[in-house]
Amino acid sequence: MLSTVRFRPMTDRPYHHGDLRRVALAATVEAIEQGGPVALSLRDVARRAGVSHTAFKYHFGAKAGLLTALAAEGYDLLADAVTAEGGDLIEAGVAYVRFAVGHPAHFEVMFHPNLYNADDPQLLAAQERAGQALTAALSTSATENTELAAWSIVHGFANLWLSGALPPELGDDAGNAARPVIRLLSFIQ
Amino acid sequence: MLSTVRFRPMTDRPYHHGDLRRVALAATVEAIEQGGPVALSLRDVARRAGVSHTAFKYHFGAKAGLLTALAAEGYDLLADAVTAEGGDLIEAGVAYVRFAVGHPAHFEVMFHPNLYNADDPQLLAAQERAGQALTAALSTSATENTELAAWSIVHGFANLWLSGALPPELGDDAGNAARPVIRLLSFIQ
DNA sequence: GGAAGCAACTTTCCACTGGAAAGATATGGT
DNA sequence: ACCATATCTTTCCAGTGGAAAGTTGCTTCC
Repeated sequence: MLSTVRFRPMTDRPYHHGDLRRVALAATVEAIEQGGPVALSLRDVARRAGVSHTAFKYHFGAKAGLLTALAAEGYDLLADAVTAEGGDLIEAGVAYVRFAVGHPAHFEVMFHPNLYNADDPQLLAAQERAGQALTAALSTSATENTELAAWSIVHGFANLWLSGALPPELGDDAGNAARPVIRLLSFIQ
Repeated sequence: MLSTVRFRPMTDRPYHHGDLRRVALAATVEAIEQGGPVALSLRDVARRAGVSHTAFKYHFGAKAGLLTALAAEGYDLLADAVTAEGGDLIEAGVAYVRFAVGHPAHFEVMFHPNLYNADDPQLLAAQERAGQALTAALSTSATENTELAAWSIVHGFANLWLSGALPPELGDDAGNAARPVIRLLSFIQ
């Protein structure tokens, strides 16, 4: 009967999205890359994903839950990126910078813990993994201060690059621009 | 006549606040220190300052204008802090870290240009001043890469400290914790 | 010294936001 | 067949930033 035709308000996608969690994270990344976390709107993300703005509640809880998942994903990606460079301190540092510049939304959220639920178990596990990857790359360091210097230098370079504070003469490849700077670490004793 | 008694809706302050610009900036700093720029609400700032939420329009334009003024103030404060250390590279670096940790709201806003009007003349002037102060402190550096390393290390340490990523064993004085790390710069050639 | 004009605020309105609550729909196990 | 649960939507509400118009008080000029 014709009366069995139902009203599909927003789209012709089936009622159950099926992959909302991943799509939501990707849409969030897109939104943050355009306007930063301050301009991030759940309703905007929902429109990008083609669902209602309350659809995320089931998967992530509130907005902070969405960003918690994003941060956790970021720490996992960072751990992978750093680990992939073996034990080479310099290239691990370059990888750190490349990760930050290649995933600015993740990076931005990761280091602003007041945006997410810092005690989430999944997140803590990912942080632990990233921490161990970094520690492994730093295994040749003599003192804790040299470790701090190494972390500070790559983290600072990445942040300055992302904020647009560095001179344009450095080109558009952050990793290559960072390498000679990071290499100075080898002089430190 | 009694009929001359007027209605004073929000407070018994005179109609003209008289010092709203400064009070607004201070209230904004307070609000950002509590919740970060994401949670910043003009209406909250207005309540803290005891005015209506549209009172800032005259002084700052929109929300971005308020943050533009805050960023400009920040660059001025940073220039002062760095200049005060004379030509000492190490202590200038410590001053950079102390500024960031002592004025987290300013620092946070300053390096997120999408929060404010980056082409504002007042802001550009303050940025210029800060840039020259930093360049002066770095005057003894041999190459551009060592300058980048120095800036990255203090900027990175400050950001990591503010995000709570550094181990608590470093104590609660960021400047003193940073000094030995910054001092490693003297080994760089 | 009084009126004109400008500076500094308030009120009101509107479209948008995040979240709570309740309802709708699909899916898989029994 | 049917129920339990997972996944989504609708509806509602208080809070938000900004536009527009109105109010108040200061200052300057004749």
